This record gives sequence, C-alpha cells and structure tokens, in this order.
Amino acid sequence: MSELPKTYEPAGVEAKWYAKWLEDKAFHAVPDATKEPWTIVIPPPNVTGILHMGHALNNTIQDVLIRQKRMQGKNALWVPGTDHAGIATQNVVERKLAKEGRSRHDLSRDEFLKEVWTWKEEYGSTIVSQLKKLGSSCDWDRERFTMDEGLSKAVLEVFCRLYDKKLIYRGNRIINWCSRCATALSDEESEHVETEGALYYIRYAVKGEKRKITVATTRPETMLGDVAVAVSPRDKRYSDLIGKTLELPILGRELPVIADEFVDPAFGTGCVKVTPAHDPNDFEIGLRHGLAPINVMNPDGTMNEQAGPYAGLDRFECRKQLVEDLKHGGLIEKIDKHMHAVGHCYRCATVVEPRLSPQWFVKMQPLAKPAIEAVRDGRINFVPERWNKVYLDWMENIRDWCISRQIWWGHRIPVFYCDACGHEWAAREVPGKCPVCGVKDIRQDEDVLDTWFSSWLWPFSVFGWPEQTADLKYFYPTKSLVTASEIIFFWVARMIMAGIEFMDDIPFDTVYIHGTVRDDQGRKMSKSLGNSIDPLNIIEKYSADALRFSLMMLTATGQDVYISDEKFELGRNFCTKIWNAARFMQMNATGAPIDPEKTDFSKMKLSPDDQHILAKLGEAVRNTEDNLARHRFNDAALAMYDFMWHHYCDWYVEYSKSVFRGEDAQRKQEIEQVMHYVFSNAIRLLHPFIPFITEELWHGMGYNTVIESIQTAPWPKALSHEDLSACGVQQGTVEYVDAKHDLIRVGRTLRTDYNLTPKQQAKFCIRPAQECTGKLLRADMVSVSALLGAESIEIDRNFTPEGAMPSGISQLGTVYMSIEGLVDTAAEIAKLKKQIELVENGITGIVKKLSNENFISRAPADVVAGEEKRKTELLEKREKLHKLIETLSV
RNA sequence: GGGCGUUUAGCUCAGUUGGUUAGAGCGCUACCUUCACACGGUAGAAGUCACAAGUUCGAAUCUUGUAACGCCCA
Repeated sequence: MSELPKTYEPAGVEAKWYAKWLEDKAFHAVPDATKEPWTIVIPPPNVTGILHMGHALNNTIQDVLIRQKRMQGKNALWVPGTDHAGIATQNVVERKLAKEGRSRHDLSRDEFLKEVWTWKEEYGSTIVSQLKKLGSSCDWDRERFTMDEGLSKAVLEVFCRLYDKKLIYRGNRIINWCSRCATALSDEESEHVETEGALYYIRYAVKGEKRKITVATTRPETMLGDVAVAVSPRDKRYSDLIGKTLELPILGRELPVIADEFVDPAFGTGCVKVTPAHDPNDFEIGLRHGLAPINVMNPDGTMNEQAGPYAGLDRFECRKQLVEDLKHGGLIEKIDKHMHAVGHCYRCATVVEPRLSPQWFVKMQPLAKPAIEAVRDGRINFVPERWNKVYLDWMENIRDWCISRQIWWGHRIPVFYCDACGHEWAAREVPGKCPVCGVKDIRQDEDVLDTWFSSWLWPFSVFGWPEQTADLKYFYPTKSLVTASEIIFFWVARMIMAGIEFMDDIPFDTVYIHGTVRDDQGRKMSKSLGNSIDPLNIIEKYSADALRFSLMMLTATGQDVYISDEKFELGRNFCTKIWNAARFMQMNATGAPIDPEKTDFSKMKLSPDDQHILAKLGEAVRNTEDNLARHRFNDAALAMYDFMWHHYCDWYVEYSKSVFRGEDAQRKQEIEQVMHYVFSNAIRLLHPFIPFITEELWHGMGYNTVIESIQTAPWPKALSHEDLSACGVQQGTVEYVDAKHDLIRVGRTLRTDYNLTPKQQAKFCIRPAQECTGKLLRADMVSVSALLGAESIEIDRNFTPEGAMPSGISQLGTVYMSIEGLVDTAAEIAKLKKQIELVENGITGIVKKLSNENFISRAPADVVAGEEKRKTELLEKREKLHKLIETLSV
C-alpha cells in the first residue's frame, strides 16, 4: 500500500479509473440466468446536445441506482445512447451550410443526409464523452442511436403495424406550423408562452345595411382567410343577425353570420370571425357549417395570393400594414392590450402558426386505454406520486399525435403511392413496384417521422426488437425510468403505450421524476440568460465526485434544485474530509494485515466507542438503503455525510487518537480492525455517489488485495441488533456513549466559557448521576479524558466543590471544571439562572399538559409516560441547578 | 379559466403515520495553525414554521379560506 498524497488530486484519479473500468468492461452486462436483471435505459440525449446540469442530475441519479444494484449482486445494465433529434440536428447542419453560403435546397436530399451523417460522426459523440467524465457506468458496448439500423427497422415495423391496424392515418387538420423550421410540430412541441399581445376590435359592415358589427381578434392578419362570422345562438344581441351577410373589410368577401355553440358571448364582443384554415376551433366550426377553408399563408410565414394586396408580406408585417389600413378606413374600434399564451416552436422559439395542412397522425385513444390502466392499477408508479395524476389527466384527454415532419433528417415515412392506380400502402422495405398494378413508377412520401416516434420504442428497440433476441427476453422490462417532468407527455407516456402495444408488457415499473436545475435565483438555466453553470467546469474545478455528491445532497425528492458555483464546495469538502480520514488511518497503521471483510469482533474486547461506531454504521447503512429505495437521494446522501463526518471523524477518529498514542499494541490492532471495517463499509455505501474517490481509496487502503474493485465489493449489510450483540455490541453501551458525548460537550462548553485554548489542559470533576454511570466512566477514562482535553478527571459520587467552580449538567452527571484564578461567580450564577428559567418553562408546559384531564385520558399511554418521565428529569435538573447556585453563593 | 407545486434560521433546503426543546449545509460570532484535514476543529448566536379560521388533549404537519411566487394544461 503506497502512501496517499497529502492532498487529493481528482482530475488524474478520475481519468485513470474511468479508463480502467472501461478496459475491464466493468459496466458490461450479458444475460445470465443465475442473476436477476436490473435494467435502466438512459433518456437518450440529443445528439446535438452538450452536457448541462439537467443531464448531470439525471445521469447521476441513474448511476447511483445502477451502481448500487451492481454492488447488490444484480445483473445491472444501463443502456446508453443518443437521439437523432430531427429538427435540432437539421437546424445545426443547415446553419453550418449557411455559413458556407449554401442551403439544403442546393443539395439533393441524399447529399444533405450525407452532410448530416458526417456532422454526426464528427460531433455526435460529444455528449457521450461528457457522460463518461461524469462517471456514468453505462454499458457502452450497447450504445444505440435512434437512427441506427436496428432502431430504424423497429420504427418501420411499428409504422407498418399501426398503419395496417388503421391507427395511423393521413388527415387535413390544423397543426402547429413552425415557419422557420418549415415543418409541422406536435401539440407538445408547441410551447405556450404568456405573451403580451393585443385584442383588435374590427368593424365588419352588414351587407345592405348601415350597421356595422365588431369582432375581436388577436391575429388580425388571419381575417384575410375569414369565411364567416359566428355568434352564440343564445346571444340575444345578435339573434337578428344570424343568416345575414357581412362584408369582409379590404377584400370585400361576403361572409355569412352563423350561430355556433362554441362562441363565448362574454369574450370580446361576442362576435367571432371564423378562419378555418388558421385556427383549430374555427376549423371545427367550419366543418360543422360546411364552410370551405381559405389558406392565406405560405409555409414560410409570408402571405400568399389569397391575401390580396398583402401577398408576399411576412405575417407580422402584414398584421401591421393591415391594421394601419383598417385604421385609415375607420374600421378599428379599439385595440386593447391582451395577455395570452402563444405557441412557440420548442426548437427555435418562432411563434407557431396554426395551419391547415395534410399530415400523418397516430390515433391515440386505443393505445392510451391500457396505458391508463397500467398506472391506475399500480403496475407503473410515478415518484413523486403527484405525477400519476398529471399523466392520467393527459392520457384521458389525449389527442391524436401529429407524427409527420417536413424535414429531411429522420426516418422517412414508409408510405408509397402509385399514381397510376392510386394505391397507397406502407411497406417495411422499399418496394420495386406497385403491388396492385405492378407499375414501377411509384413514389415514397416526402415527410419524415417525429423523432419521438423512434424514442417511444427505446426500452425495447435497444435490445433488437422486432427480433426476439435473448437480450430482449432477459433485460426487458426495465426497472426505473429517471427523467424530468418536461418529457412526461413527449416520451414517458408514449413509451408506456408502445411497451404495452408492441411488447405486451409495461416498459418499466417506476418513473422517477426529478426537479429542474435552476440558478440560485430560481431561474431556469438558459443560454439566452447566460446563467448556465457548465458541469464540465464544475468537474474541472471541483471534481466529478463533488459535482455528483453536491447535486444529490441538494435534490429533495422531485423538487427543483437551485445551484450556484459555491454549492459544489459541499461535495469537494466532503471528499477532502474522507481523504484525510483515510490518511489518518494510514499514518497510524500498525502493519497488521488489513481485511475489510473481517468481522470477528466477538473475539476482541470492544470499547464503548468501538461498539458505538459499529452501531452507528448499522444505522447509516439502513438509512442509506431505505432512502435510496424510496428515491430520497438527498436523505441518503445526508445519512452518509452525517455518519462519515459527524460520527466517524468527529468522534471515533478523535477517540482513536487516545489509543494510537498509548502503549497497548493489542488495542491498536483491534481498533485498526474496527476502523477498517467501518471505513470500508462506509466508502462502499458512498461508492454509487462518489465512485472515483472511493475506488481510489479502496486501492489506497489496500482493500483491493481482498476484493479487487469496490465496484464489485458486496453492498454493506445493515446489522440487526442480534447481529450486533453477537459481535459484542451492547445497546446499553451505545446509549452510554451517546450520553458521554453530551457530557463531553458540556465540559467543552465550560472550557470555552473560560477561554481556555485547546492546548490548555484543565482539571475536571464529574459527579455521576448514578453509581453505575460512575463505574462506566471510570472504566472509560482514557476516552473521556482525551475527548475532553483534560489534565485529570476525578469521578466522585459525593463530590462537593470547596469553592466556586464553573459547572454544567449532563445526563450522565454534573461536570465541574477546576481552574486557576478567579471564577466569575456572577457570570456563573447568571448562566445557571438562565438555565433554570428554561427548565421552569419546560416544567410549566408539562405540568399544564399533565393536569389536563383530556390529555391524560386521550393521549396514548406512552406519550403520557414520556411526559411524566421528562417532568421528573426536569425537576431533578432544576434541583441540581439550584444546588449549584447555592455552592457558588457560599 | 382548470390543475399542480412552493412559502420553515440571513441564504438554499429537510422535516415520513399529528406527540419531548423544529433540523442540515452555507453564511455569521468567538477562540484555535493542533499531531488526518483551515476544503479544518471547538463552542455559540440565529426561527411569530406566509396569513386567517377550524379539527384535536396536542398542529410546521390534517381541513377550509386568503396572499405571494413558480410550473403544467387550455
């Protein structure tokens, strides 16, 4: 065992171990009937992505889960991969082309796709290498890409099956159109942003009358596509108008006035213009009344020839111009400011235009039904629970999914058309001719599929589906899905539907939804705000372990995480603390062989502190395990942090110094053995959270001579009371040590009160509360004396101070400190009086409770007994305090 | 408009089935370069649990209402 360097240098260590783990294929899993599979599939990041804090959080959680399961002996598999991110990737490559002065339309479709693949080969692994820096223990041999051959095959298979089942159809519908990306978006891809707009009140003339009526709209340019004006059938103000004709300003088109239940008489003027080609509700009204839609816009967001004088203008330019013209004609009644939610493209933030166009849809209701059941009957559970409801609400009101995109990068829709005979069909392979008329001149649909149409198959397509592979049979279904709330609809819900539809089984049983990472002012991290914290910078500055541990400490279940640079000091400081604890052990090594698995403590005489730390380790193991099982990562991290820092380092290591500085060689070896048992178990617990430093210490401490890597070391066992007492840990002793710590704190406070420096040794007298505690203390003198920094300690059941002495009361007894020089009697009395006051308050409260008949009769007996006991204790304490004042006053 | 979440120490947050004196990290105060660690140690100060009403022997915790902030859906 080589000596650990004085300071921990994470950068080299982390790189070293990750390379070693890859070399050893430590994360690789293969089907093994003798072991239980435990599978996670990664939410595939966009191939264009770079690692942000959301990824860091998401992947740390998955890594914690998978590393723990691996240590617990499960056949743990974490499947990684990336997503081809159709629109985003196409945008990136188009921007690159634009820089070269080219557009994709200068290239053929095939040439463009070649460009994208080239880009993917060059930059597509960025995020993968970043995930490795984080320490993610993915099985990289199984890395998949949503456009790779196998996954593409799965997509075609699914499309064809659904097409043949008539669950995929083509329809002319209002969809969300991004004019910048020039493609349709699904409803989920249109992000509603609360925007200040205006409500324009526009006057339409009634034909043949002098009367004008006013309609209100937020998008005046769409009036050019108006085909009617609608009022509520119950609206008496307009009942005489129904059936009459209006004249559309500017264009002069004749518009019938119709009555439709959809119209809310309370909104605006109660008159609504009907523009079926540009609004989903209007489209429905149009269908009900047999009105032909008029599309006034081009795909790029400019107005088309239907817009008359405005043809060629951009839609917003047109709005301006049109409003000017209307004002000029006295046709604007008023313009009110109006807040409303406006859809924006989730990829480029362009305002989405509802637009009538022919698109492909998946009929969702039949797929949703069994997927709703799976969550309702608890086969699938969201954590935190509240997301169950969010999921169910969405699923119960599910709308058909628009899956066609007018871009080139993606899975091309496998639908073919024969213009000769009009046949349309879906095929898994590109057909040579029309299966009906045999004509070879057939064409394939130009559109590609929504990226999520491949992601929703991820939990089984990664294992080779539709082939019934051994991997698929063994590793599917997966266990936990870890993701953020933003993609519950996009992805999680659809995976559940796909799993049930195509695998006849749920894809996972737990969906853990973690929070969003925000800056310390609670704002979402975004490039435009410039408030992003780059995890790679944090790794460089503090280490991946520090990043991971800090994130875990800060993530309360499902709550958003607020971070700033300094928050990561928490993890770094903790790693340093562990490092130094290890160095301490190494510096005091006796040279005896170290075995982290050795537990035969029954053969040695365990000191009270030994017993105490073993018991506390047991608690830490139990807490960590429980909290991990319940996805309470922060509580798990805190349990380990508290154990390692506040129990092991603060108390046990401090106590051990008294042994290591003594002469008893046997004791030194014994305590060393306890230390290695405790420490090796503690770092095993910590390994899933901070894999690098724990592996480094595993080797640094020489544990690797017994078990080669901490990754395969057995997960610590939470020893039961029976286990503990079998190896010599008595519950009473453990409680004694807790009380001893309290006594030592009382003694240390006395030191502080009299400004003793740590070097100044003080004489103490302890008057034990009971004869038996006196015995325990006397037997434990080495420990008490060392922890208290005492020159001498007298333990005397009948101790009475001769003069004024500073003192304090603890559960085990009263502590007196003997100091040279004057005791500040007045200050001592004031201190004691303050304590008496506190005790009195306590007593008053309890007496009040105990004299309440209702409390005695209705509260559970143990609560009442507890109060009684506490009352006695407080009365005793008050008595003691009074006596102390008396002695001081003498 | 509908739904969800949050409100606890200066800051960021825990607080599980209601039950002793409401906890942590950071920050703050005092002392300490001590021999694992100053990325450290010891001791300490700091809270009207958003507000109001209710249920209860007992409420940070349960119910209702109010307010502020945030998120999702329409």
